[in-house]
Amino acid sequence: MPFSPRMANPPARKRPSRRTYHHGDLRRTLISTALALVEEQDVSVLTLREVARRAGVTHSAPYHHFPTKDALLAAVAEEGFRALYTEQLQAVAKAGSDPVQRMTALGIAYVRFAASHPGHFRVMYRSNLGGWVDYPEVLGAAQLSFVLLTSTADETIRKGGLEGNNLVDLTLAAWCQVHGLATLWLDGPLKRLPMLTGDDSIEEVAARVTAFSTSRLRR
Amino acid sequence: MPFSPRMANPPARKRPSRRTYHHGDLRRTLISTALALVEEQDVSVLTLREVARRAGVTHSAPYHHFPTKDALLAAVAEEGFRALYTEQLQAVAKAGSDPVQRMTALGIAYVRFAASHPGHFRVMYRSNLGGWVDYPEVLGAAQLSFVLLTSTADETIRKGGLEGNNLVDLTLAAWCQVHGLATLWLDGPLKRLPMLTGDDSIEEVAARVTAFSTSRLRR
DNA sequence: TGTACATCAGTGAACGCGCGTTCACTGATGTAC
DNA sequence: TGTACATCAGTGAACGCGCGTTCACTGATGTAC
Repeated sequence: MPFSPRMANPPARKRPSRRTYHHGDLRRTLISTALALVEEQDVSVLTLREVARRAGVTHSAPYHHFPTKDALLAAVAEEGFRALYTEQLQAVAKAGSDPVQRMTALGIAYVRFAASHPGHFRVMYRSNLGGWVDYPEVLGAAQLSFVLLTSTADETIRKGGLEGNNLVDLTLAAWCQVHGLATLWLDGPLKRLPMLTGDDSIEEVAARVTAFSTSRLRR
Repeated sequence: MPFSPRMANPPARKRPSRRTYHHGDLRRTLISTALALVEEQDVSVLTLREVARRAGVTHSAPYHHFPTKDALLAAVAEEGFRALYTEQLQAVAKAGSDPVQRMTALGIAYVRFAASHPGHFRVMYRSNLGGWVDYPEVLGAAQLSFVLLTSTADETIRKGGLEGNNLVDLTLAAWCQVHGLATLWLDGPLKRLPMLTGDDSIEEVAARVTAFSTSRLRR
């Protein structure tokens, strides 16, 4: 059996797209498999060969879809940043008119994303020396959420009669808070901290922790 | 020249200790070299062989001081956690009687540590699947700072007449805030964020960001 | 509708590389008498 | 103080391994006529 592509269950389509020649959609499968790997372990242990192995193809097959291993990771990161925006933050930003409430909700949604997409989150923020400078599409996707956060913070200050507060400071304070929580929760010592065992869902914790930052603004 | 240990400048001592047989203090050198490597790049690119190379010894020499690569990293982490406590947090905790001020100062000191010991910080909090469970001495060192933070938070609540506030929430909120700032600053997108270019030192940023959390408590 | 051809997306062998770790060794150092 | 011996802390060769990437190849798929 020198050649055995996975055509046992070809996807049902009316007009086959360019991507479905043999495997069905190997590009998609590679991204999903990489995500699964990163969720289990960590970005540092991800290898292209293991991804290919789990996807059921030869280790050279991925090179027909991604020029390098880094390109695959960049695709994961871009998908993550887009999901953060479209699945979580965008909906929050449109709900309700109170900007302070929206700031809190944005923070909680950020943590919710990290908890529900640990693989994406790890890849998005893995410390890879130069950030994603070589992948403008990743930077663009990340920008979406950042712009939304900044504009909500701006609205919070203006509509809340809080002109004395610095926009950068509020933006940073909010981001740092929830990013720290997500980081400590996903990969840090918070997982096995006795005081958080069991009962508390990460979302409840996020709500209470976020309250400390925004309660001042609420007056 | 089949054998050339680094005895050109043997350390000046009256009673040579056990560590100074050949190299002088290879154990210490290995830790420092590992730190330098991690500061330059990232934990994921650190290799024992490169550490040995830079330390000027064969790649098998480290095994006389650390049983595995992980043991070296654990030594770095333990040193880091001890430094965080003894060099930064301990002094802050003893200065001044106002617990709210001390909470803020603890946060700033945490960020200052991260900025001045980026290598230590990265190793301490690298996401290594199981934390430092296999290295109780690391956990013990980390505990020092955590206990200090918790007790300061407790004092803040009691002396500040803030009995309505949850101790866990305040502790977490403070930690998440500064940890997020440190993380985003060291390895994240904050480094090249336009709004933070140049003027702001990380310590000033930390002071302003921390203010958002504690200002409520100050009344 | 059938056929010839081009292109796509796989295969599998091979490349060079650097890693962590082990091992027998030996010169340097410390110690007992 | 000198000497014999034990131990320490290096060396350098070797182990097996898995990695990212390349390459010539070929079967599967799409398309022009």
